[in-house]
Amino acid sequence: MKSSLLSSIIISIILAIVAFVVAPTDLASSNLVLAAGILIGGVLVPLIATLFSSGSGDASVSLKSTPTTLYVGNLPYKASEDDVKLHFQQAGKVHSVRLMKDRRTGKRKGYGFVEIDSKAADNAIAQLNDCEFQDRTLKVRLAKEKAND
DNA sequence: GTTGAGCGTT
Repeated sequence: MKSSLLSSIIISIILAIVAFVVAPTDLASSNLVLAAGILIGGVLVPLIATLFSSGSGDASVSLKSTPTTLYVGNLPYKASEDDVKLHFQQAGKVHSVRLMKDRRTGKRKGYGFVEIDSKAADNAIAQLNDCEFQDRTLKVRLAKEKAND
């Protein structure tokens, strides 16, 4: 959203400059065209940006479905996020997988969080909890925080 | 390159 506002300002300046160059030598017309350029850049661009945001918007994600965050423990260090996602996709639609890693070295801590559809969350816990995954037994539970009823 | 209970990131 900030980028849209920044784009509007930039477009406004560009339109103002273009209008100033294209404008006739009359000072009155130049000022009018200059103002029109700024006005168009400040109104038209945000309007188009709003229309595009409504089409491919990001707010529809939280309205379309209700992802539930699951805590996954006892993860093998060799397992990647894609492996965990593929493993959880057999129980339902996986929205995102986040494996926690040390901020200094970047090595995995051995646990993470999986956002899965609420309709498949119970199925995922029932099917994947205490289940063998890459020579390790996974622990799948509801996350303590950021979980919705 | 190692290890093994736990609930986290802009």
